[in-house]
Amino acid sequence: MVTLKDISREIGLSVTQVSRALGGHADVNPDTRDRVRATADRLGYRPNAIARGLKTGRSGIIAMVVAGTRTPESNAHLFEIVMGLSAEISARGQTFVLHVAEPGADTMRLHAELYRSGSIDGFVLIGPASDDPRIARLKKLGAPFIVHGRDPAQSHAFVDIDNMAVGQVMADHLLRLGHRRIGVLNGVESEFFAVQRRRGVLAAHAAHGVAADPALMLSMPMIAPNGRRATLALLDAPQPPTAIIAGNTPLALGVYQAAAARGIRVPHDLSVLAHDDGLDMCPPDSFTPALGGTIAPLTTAWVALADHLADIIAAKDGPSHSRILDLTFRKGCSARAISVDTRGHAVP
Amino acid sequence: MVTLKDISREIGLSVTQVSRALGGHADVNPDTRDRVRATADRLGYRPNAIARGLKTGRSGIIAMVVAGTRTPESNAHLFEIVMGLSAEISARGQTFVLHVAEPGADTMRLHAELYRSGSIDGFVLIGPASDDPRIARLKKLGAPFIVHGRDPAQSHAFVDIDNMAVGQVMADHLLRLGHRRIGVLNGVESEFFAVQRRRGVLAAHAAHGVAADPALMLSMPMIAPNGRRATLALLDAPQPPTAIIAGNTPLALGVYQAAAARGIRVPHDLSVLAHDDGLDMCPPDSFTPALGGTIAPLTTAWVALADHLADIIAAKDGPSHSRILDLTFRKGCSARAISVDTRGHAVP
DNA sequence: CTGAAAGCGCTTACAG
DNA sequence: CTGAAAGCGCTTACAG
Repeated sequence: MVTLKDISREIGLSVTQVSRALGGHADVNPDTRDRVRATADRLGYRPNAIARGLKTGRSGIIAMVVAGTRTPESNAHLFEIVMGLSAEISARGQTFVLHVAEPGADTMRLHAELYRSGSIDGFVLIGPASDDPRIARLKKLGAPFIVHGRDPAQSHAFVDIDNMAVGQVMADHLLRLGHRRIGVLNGVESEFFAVQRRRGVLAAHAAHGVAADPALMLSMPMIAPNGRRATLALLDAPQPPTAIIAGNTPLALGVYQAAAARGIRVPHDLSVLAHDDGLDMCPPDSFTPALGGTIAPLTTAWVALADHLADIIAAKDGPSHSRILDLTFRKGCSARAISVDTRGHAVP
Repeated sequence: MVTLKDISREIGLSVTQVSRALGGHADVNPDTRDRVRATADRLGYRPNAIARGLKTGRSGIIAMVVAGTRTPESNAHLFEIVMGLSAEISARGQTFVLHVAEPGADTMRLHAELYRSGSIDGFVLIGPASDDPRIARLKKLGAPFIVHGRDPAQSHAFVDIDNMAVGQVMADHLLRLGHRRIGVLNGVESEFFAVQRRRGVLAAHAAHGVAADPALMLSMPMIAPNGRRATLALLDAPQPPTAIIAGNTPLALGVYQAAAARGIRVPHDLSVLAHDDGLDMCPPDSFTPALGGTIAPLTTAWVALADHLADIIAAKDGPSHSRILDLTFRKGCSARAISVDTRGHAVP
């Protein structure tokens, strides 16, 4: 390995001066600087990250701990998160550590041990639970961290989208089109984002002076078969909805499948909107008719996570280290205006 | 952060002795040892990985560099490899770094820079090409590394399966059952494993004194639609095969689909075998009839990779740092014995 | 503009 | 069985 000492010896300057020249400090003769840099390049010098880390107290390492599972189940979302985050962190010259814990391991403890070993500058947490113990632990440790998503029960830095707006925007769009019975296929409501979306839907109803029917609001893991099953149940009920809001595009796929199975046309007989995070396997424009709804590409989250975490590590203070990502709405061709009678039933 | 100095001060021993006590060296008074350890636990001491790394020249970090893609395509295989490897490396107290390169980045150079920065003990390479430049570069650097798979053009440590045996075993099984026209849906033959499998199939034919028909041996990316398309082509040809060997289970799924589309029964009219790596989305027993073929669970590869790489880093010498993983055969219910006439056509 | 010195936290010969 | 000292490679006050 080439060290500062090697360069120092090679051109007869002190290690101090070589370090400063390479560091780009102002108080170095420009000629010296260029000479040092040229020599460093020629020798293939790279600063020793470990030595630098020991001196500066920063390793440049960001870690993410994920719980391991014994059964290899392909979690496409987790994969994209890992790849996206790694790419973003690698691109800024930092190092991304993925620590897959053994099944049943105590991830709180793991975070603490990793941090105490002094080699981790900060953590990224994903999928926070309510009252997530990992968050409490990291706060107690004083470790820099940022959460993708939010734990409403604790105050912490996060990057998230406005999930209440997700529900509100889609419901509002449908209510404006005249729909009065709107089905909602929501995520599992033990998760905060799903709770917020439901609140958004209810708020939109309230704003329009429309009573929301709780029987139309269902909660489930967001995969296509569940969307299909739930939609069939809604359609077969005595008072079916005229529109459905799906929590993600796979759920919407299930909605389309169920409609097809019942000979119900989208959007003529049933309007459909869905939230799209840009990562799910079914992109909205692969739907026929093209699926409308809210859009918040998860890929923008990596940049925000890396940025804010860097600020937190550098202990920069600002108004907040959290960030709510933008939300856009895409009309698509999957929702249409209808007329309804006083009971909310469609009038041809 | 709690350091040796803190413990030293706390119990009035030298830092030297504290270090030795915690390191479990023999020449420390057992009482002292216990006292030091108790204090370390009480204070929540964790050795500083960076300081230790600087001293020992080992960081405990294993890195994997993967090429980034701009389009987030879910690569379930890569995901399992990353998760499996990370879990295995994390479990042994080492650190797994995933470096996702920017699209178009020079991964050779990246490996070199990471290694020269002194913070990486070794690398895991996956998906080696023929004459892979990354391998040449790492060899030139003298960096410890191990390859999952093989580059036959260079000598290096690797963990792989015997792909020639994969082809040989399945072809031999079918030949013994009386098949004389065996279709092969192989992977892309620019990859070494696919070349080896073809060789194995040919070797089995030679051993049985049967001429292999090159027209029956097809090469393609191993996904179900390709398997379906290739099988339809084989079945619709003037002299269709009586058996098909598929490179993986998705290809076999395509074979089953094509057979169903043509009203051809498995195994009555068509025998099918496939190689199963235990990770593909279609497990053999989810097939009807249950799919037979060779099995080599990829999950055993992580342990081997981590083991051998650790040996290489420790510069232990042994007969070889490479490993060929076990292969088993599972009969399933997808292949049956047939009688054939002299031209290789099935006789009822 | 340049250099000698200290120190980050650890490990490990070396001397007692 | 124990301790003082050196050193891993770097950065950074401090003094010239």
